[in-house]
Amino acid sequence: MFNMLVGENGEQIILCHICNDKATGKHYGAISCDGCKGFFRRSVRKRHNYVCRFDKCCDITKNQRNACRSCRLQRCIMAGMKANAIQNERDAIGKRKKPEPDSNQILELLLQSEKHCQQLRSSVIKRTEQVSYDCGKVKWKNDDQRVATLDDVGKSIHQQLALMVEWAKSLSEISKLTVEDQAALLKCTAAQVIILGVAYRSLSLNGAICLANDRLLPKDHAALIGDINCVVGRIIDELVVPMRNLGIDLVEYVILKAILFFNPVSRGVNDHEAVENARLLFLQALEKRCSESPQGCECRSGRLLLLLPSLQVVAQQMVEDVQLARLFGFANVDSLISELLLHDEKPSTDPVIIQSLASPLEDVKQEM
Amino acid sequence: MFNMLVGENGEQIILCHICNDKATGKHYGAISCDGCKGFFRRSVRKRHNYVCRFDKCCDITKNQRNACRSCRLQRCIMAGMKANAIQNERDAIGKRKKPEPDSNQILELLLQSEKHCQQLRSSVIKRTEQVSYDCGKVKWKNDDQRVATLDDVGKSIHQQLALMVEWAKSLSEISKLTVEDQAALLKCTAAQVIILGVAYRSLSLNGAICLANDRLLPKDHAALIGDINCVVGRIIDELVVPMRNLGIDLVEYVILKAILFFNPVSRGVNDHEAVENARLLFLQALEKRCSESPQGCECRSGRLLLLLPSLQVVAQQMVEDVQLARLFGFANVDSLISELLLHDEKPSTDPVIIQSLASPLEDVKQEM
DNA sequence: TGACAGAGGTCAAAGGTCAA
DNA sequence: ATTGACCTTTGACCTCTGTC
Repeated sequence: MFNMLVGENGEQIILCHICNDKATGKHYGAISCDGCKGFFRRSVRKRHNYVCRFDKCCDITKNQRNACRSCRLQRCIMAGMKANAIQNERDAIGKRKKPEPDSNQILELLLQSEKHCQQLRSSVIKRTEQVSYDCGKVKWKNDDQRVATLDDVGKSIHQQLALMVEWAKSLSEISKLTVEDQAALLKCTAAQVIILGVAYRSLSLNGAICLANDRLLPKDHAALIGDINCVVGRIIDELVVPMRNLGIDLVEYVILKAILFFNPVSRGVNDHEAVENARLLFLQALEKRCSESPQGCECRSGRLLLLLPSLQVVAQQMVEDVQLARLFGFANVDSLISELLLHDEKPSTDPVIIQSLASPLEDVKQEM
Repeated sequence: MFNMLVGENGEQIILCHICNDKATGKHYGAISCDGCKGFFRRSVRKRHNYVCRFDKCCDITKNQRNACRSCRLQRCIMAGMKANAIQNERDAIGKRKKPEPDSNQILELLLQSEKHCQQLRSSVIKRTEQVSYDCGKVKWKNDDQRVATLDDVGKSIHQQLALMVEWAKSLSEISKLTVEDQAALLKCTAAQVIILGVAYRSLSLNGAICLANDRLLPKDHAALIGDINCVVGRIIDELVVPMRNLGIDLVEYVILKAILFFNPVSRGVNDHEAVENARLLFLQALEKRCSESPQGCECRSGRLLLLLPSLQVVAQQMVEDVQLARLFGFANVDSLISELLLHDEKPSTDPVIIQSLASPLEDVKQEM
């Protein structure tokens, strides 16, 4: 019998008593390899009745063992395997390690989505810039053309919401969700997505934020146009400054946006698990990237994630600002803002969100 | 009950209360076999949360006990096994493995602070209730004396605020801050600290939260006592359930609490950097612990941190609830609540917070 | 001080997973 | 659908620790 070999480094290699492959221990009563072990278990469990097509004396070697199941099973029994060593089926084990969904590809797709929306934004700004509107609500002392009016704010929010829907539609992970869940995510995270975008755009500014249409809104002018909750100040103090200190980059920004978007506890979401899985995907990508980053100051991913609590509260405050603005008639709140940002229910009409989720890009461009 | 058999030689054989296999003694509070003993220990240690794939009533016998881990664990608990009988991991027996890095002093101190406050809480409950409770267990009916009244809610908030100040005072990292910054942190994070504590206390409850005085507040009773913002429901849906799914443990809870407390962008904080440094210390501890925890829990630290955005918003909503309750005169809002939670400025009197930060423990006990 | 009960740990041999 | 390399869980058996 040749049930033992000497390996390259002088170690002993035990061979499978059934097929002479390298054995991995004793299984069901016989020294055997993982292949024969699995084969025997499956055969017994499924009560297979194999019939040899030849003479019941097939060679069972590593390379030929799959040629005749009947003879292989016969040899398993001959080698001492016992069917009663097979136990009942057990509970499912925790899902095995993911096949590494290649976080680089995930990032690539996220960046594409981002660039797609950036281009869309640029084209819209160019188109609307030619029209000069002076709705005359508030005039700034420093009549810089780029300082935002209340109307700019409203327009900017509208644009960003429309862009956000486009962005969300372009995420491959979203296709696994029902349209209702997609809408729920959009509604629950719209304000945050907008604010995060504003903060990121404003990284190089000092004491002001940059709206979607590139108008600037200084901290101390915000109160004049209805920012009762000091949202602008809080964006700067609690988001822009920490982000700048961290030196957040575009990739980190888009991952963070995706993570906050796929919030499994968003109201109205039914399939929490699917959302959680998507979030986890991005979380893994974030942690991987941060651990590989050269400027990987310690706990980078954690510090980035810790931007989100502030973001969520500031977003909430912005929603309040908008609600108050509408209440007092300061601002024109359209149906997109009303539905996505303020969560107004309009059972009478076809919801704008569902519509937007289904409509092609060109329609959206017109809308903006 | 068939918990005993007579063996071949006339000796009595004790049976496992979980699966009826031969028992090897009492383990973690229940007569059980070695299999169930090991299963329970592993399940608790690894913070597994199993889901029954059938109807939560699987047979647990010697031959079938491995078919459903959810039901097996359920039976372990039913048979009287207690998770708190599971001790910390010890040094490996013999000389097998485990380098066992130096036990983290930061975590030790945090745990001490927590236990200190737990004891304080217990003593206050005992003093004020003179009834001993078995908090957080399965028993619980609608007409239970333990259902909270509006008064209980107010008392509970007050107690928790007082306890929080004690907790904060006991953190060694806080001594590096000025009293003003300490007060600012307390004010900005009080609501969150309270909510996180409530959520953690309520992990084993279903559809209800457990107040600081061990009164229970069911989700559907909350609206009746002024919970306009559905805070209780949101605590359960957005915090308790995710925390339970994660299998958060005490150490993770206390670190998370410390991280949220040392929020460098809290309004009124002057020395942002000192707060940031403290936060980073705990963030490092969290990431270290999560990375060392048994394999399979990917991105654990990130997932824990992602509880915080929900926490911050829910906390905000609770503050609103309290504000409204005061506005409509539903509830008696004392100066501690008013100053710490609602951020009322009272320039005329000596602020309660500064006072509490400076006063010894005995005074505080009287206060509660 | 020694027997015991109930904590802890070990590791062979069961189980399951999932790309190929 | 089956295979098999690779990973997880189980439980019989053993050590350690505190108590009486």
